[in-house]
Amino acid sequence: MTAQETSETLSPRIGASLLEARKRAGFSLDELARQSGVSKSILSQIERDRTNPTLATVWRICAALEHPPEALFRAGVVEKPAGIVAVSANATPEVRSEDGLCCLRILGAIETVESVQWYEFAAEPGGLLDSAAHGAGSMEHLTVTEGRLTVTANGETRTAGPGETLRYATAEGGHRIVNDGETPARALMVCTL
Amino acid sequence: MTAQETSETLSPRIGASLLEARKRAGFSLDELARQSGVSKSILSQIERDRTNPTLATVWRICAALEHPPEALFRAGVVEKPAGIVAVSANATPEVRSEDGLCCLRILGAIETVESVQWYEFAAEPGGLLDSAAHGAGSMEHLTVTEGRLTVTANGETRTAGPGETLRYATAEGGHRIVNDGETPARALMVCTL
DNA sequence: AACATATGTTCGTTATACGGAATATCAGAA
DNA sequence: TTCTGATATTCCGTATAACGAACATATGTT
Repeated sequence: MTAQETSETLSPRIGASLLEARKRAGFSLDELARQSGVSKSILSQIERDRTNPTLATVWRICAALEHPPEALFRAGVVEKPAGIVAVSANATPEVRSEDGLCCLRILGAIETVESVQWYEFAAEPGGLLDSAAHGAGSMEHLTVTEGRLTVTANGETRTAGPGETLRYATAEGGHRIVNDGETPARALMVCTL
Repeated sequence: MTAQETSETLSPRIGASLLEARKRAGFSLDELARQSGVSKSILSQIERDRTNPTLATVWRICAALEHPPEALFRAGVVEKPAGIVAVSANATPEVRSEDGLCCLRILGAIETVESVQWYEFAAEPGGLLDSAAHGAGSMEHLTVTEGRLTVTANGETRTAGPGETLRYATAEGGHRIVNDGETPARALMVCTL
């Protein structure tokens, strides 16, 4: 399989739209190469769909052009079901923190993954969940149902007990949730964009 | 410059979100490798941000997961309020059903009331909550945490126990939640759109 | 225990994306 | 024409993304 076939059939054709974006920005290949840190030889090949760029490369080009990367993708046909859809307990996917002490059960439906997502959060004593920054404008809402949890976000640290809710932006920098109590803690976590 | 540095500083960290998308889709690495045509060794490395994937690779993974690729590109261009907002337990508003046996604690923030709203739902045995239809396209997601609850919506009736989730459209006609068990029931309710 | 099954990780090799330099290609001006 | 100067493309060595297979790590079964 050649590079041409690959880039034309199995991935989006972003060459034309990148070329257009570059023209719109008034950049030459040399100029864009300087601004983005991507060599102009690669830029030339990408614009003609002769290579299959890495994410990092596309990322840097878009950053230099101030061109939103998501504009390179055209997709999204979603259908919605009728009736009632049931998801059993053991069909609910789980994610664990690195230390293995925290567990996130993913409750949100896949259709809403872009706008809102929610989880049941459980942390053993000492458990720590470190999360990277989410998208621009995203917020996290944590309602503690059991035990105590301490959240650090945006340079601030607060602790909450049962019934209390913490809300914090997650766009800038990572955030951290710790169970520094003596008992297991549980919470509901809702992430909105 | 190492691969790690590249993927962590010069491109979006997509590993975690791809891992989560895969878990949500219920795929193992093997399964996703078959569906997407991407080798599982690469899948493993991508999810741990140990490599810098090409667009074609990301594209095929997203296609197999039915995960919108633009959801991976969420880099901050917008500013957001900082800090953490705490809401105490007794500052959380509650609503009761007509029969007085069901209680809805409103956990969602005011700002998101248009797009998504969420509640902690509690029902004594025999409790019944009747709701009118919501807006077009709206869905309700009910995850039972304790006891058993029976939902009637869209002409269908289903019962769920702890850990189970029921999803149903609420645009057409009213819907009803009943605790027809012998013990109190609790659930998380999320209403979207 | 030993075994089986399913999952995720590491290893060795090949294909290729990348950067830099050389090479077109095309203006306008003397 | 011959010179620039600015543009885009091709060549080539190197770094690395990708693949397949071997390995590791659970988790359950007899």
